[in-house]
Order: sequence, then C-alpha cells, then structure tokens
Amino acid sequence: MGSSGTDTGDAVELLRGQGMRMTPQRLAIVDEIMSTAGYIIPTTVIDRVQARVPGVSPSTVYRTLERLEQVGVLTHVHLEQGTGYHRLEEVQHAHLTCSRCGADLELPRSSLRFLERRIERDHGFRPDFTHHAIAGVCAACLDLAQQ
Amino acid sequence: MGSSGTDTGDAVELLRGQGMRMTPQRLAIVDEIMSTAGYIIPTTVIDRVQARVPGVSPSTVYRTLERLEQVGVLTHVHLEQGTGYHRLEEVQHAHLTCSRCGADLELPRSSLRFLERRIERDHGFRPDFTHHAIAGVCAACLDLAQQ
DNA sequence: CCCGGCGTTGCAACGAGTTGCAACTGCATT
DNA sequence: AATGCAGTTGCAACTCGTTGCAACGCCGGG
Repeated sequence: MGSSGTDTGDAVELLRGQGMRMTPQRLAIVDEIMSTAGYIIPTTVIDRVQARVPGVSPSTVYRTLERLEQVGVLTHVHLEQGTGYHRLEEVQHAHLTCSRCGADLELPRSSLRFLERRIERDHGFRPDFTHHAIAGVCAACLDLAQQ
Repeated sequence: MGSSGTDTGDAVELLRGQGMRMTPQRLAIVDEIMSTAGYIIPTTVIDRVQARVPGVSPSTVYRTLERLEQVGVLTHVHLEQGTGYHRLEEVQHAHLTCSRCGADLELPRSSLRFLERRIERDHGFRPDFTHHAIAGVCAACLDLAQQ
C-alpha cells in the first residue's frame, strides 16, 4: 500500500499531455496523492514526499498541488482547520463539522442536491456545499444539550 | 465617525463584569470593532489599532479577538480568503461566494432556516450556514455560461 | 493613596503558506 | 548522443497567525 496506485500512471500521462514535465519530485507528489483515500493536507504531503525524495522544498509541493488542481486532477476543500486536497474522481461529499466535539461527518452530495436546486431557484445562486465545510452541532451533542 | 459608538461602553462594561481588565490597547480594539459595520479581518484591526495606539503588537490583537469571542461579543466566520470577525448582534447571514467572479452575496439566515431544519430532520445534524462561506456560481456568471 | 496579585502585554521564535529569482533539467529536436 | 530552452526547483525573504515567557500595569484591598 501507499505507492504506485493504478491511477498514478493515468495521472502522469494526463499531466504529460498538458505539457507538464515529470520530475522525480513531481512524481513522488502525484503518487502520494493518488494513493491516498479521502483528503490530505499539504503539510502531510510535504512530510511524506520529503521522506521519499530528500530535499524537496515545501514551495514545490504547494505549487504542484496548485498545478494539479488547475489541470483537473485534484480539488481543494476548506475544512475547519485549513485546506485539504482530494482526487477529483472521489465521490463528492460535504463535510459537517461539529463545533462542540469536533466530529467530522461526511454527507454525500446527492443528499444535498435538493437543497442546492432550491437555493438556485430561490436566489439565483448555484451553491456547492462540498467546497467549504458546514459547521453545526452533531446528533450526539444535540442529545447531550437537550437533557 | 469610526470611534466611540454607543455600544462600546456597553461592551466595556460587560467585559469588566467578566473580570477582564481594560487596558488602552484593549479599549482601542473593542472600540474599533464596535464601530465597524459588517465583518472585519484581523489585519485591518491591527492596522487601525496601531494607528491609534502605537506599538500594539499583533499577538495582542489576535488574543483579544479570541477573548471577545469567548465572552460572546464577537463571532468569527470563515470566508473564502480567510477569517472575518463581526459583532454578535449583527444580523446573521450566510456568505455566498462566487467562484467565478469572486462576488460575495449575503443571504439572510432566515432564508436558510428551512434548509437547516430539513438537514437536521434528515441527518440529525443541526447546521449553521453562517459560519463558513458557501461557494458556488452567481446568477450573472450562470447567465454567461449558458450562452 | 499606596500596594501587590494576577491578568495582560510585547517580544522573540516558530509554523504555515506565498512569491521573486537564479540555477537547473526534462525532453523535443536535430 | 548532443543541444537548447521553457518548465521546474530550491532558496531566501516575506506575511499571517500562534505560543512561551518575562516584564508590566490595572484595579481591588488595605
């Protein structure tokens, strides 16, 4: 686990097609991301990539993540504690973050389609609830508060 | 304008009641916030307060904002470009940020109550759509894309 | 009105993230 | 296989924000 997932090759090919050069650093970064399920935060990418290719500078990682997003391989989300990146192909979901206990629930986008459509109809704005986390109070904490 | 709004006095009194000491720095920070409509970002507070009380350190401003939030005078929101603070009494609203043109629309919380209740009913999580901005595409950009 | 405890401040050091720039290197071409 | 250059990299410097700590000063008690 943790290396050379099947999509890494696909991604590399796609990146080459976009005129991007495949350097060792970039290869390590892409492979690290492609073999990670869910989202990953930049500092983690930096740590893991530096373990593989000593001397990789943080700025390279940040710039590569940005590049990968432009090319359409990744997307970033704003979570309670900062920015996270995940593969674009991953199932889209919103993050429900409990402001009491910090729990992070995932809600499939399909469950929010109705709300998205309703807001678009009522306000002319087509929202994407997956880009920013949604704060609130989870069921467990609601129960505690109700006693 | 921009100084000693009527609520500054109320706030100071409340803070004293909480055992907080009123230093010149803190007084300037509180007054700056209380006389600002809408949200304000920390760096702006730092600039304005330093203009009044030379030498105030940024850490003091950050710590005071945090303190004011604990006491219940302020609240922070996560916008596309960082953190913003606003008075708690201000009308609550969600921020709709257009990912195409960057427009920032405000949607009164009352317009979202229905959605909040529906999510709570369906998923057991009571969301607060005002805490994080909501990304999406505004009406104008939707029109452009449709042609 | 002075005194002293403890809440507060400034500073220095640090971590995350961004940017400008000179040096380097994939890789297409020859 | 050698060459050239546009795409990349690492570094240094900078901004925003956080934290530990010693010095400071607000304010209640004498």
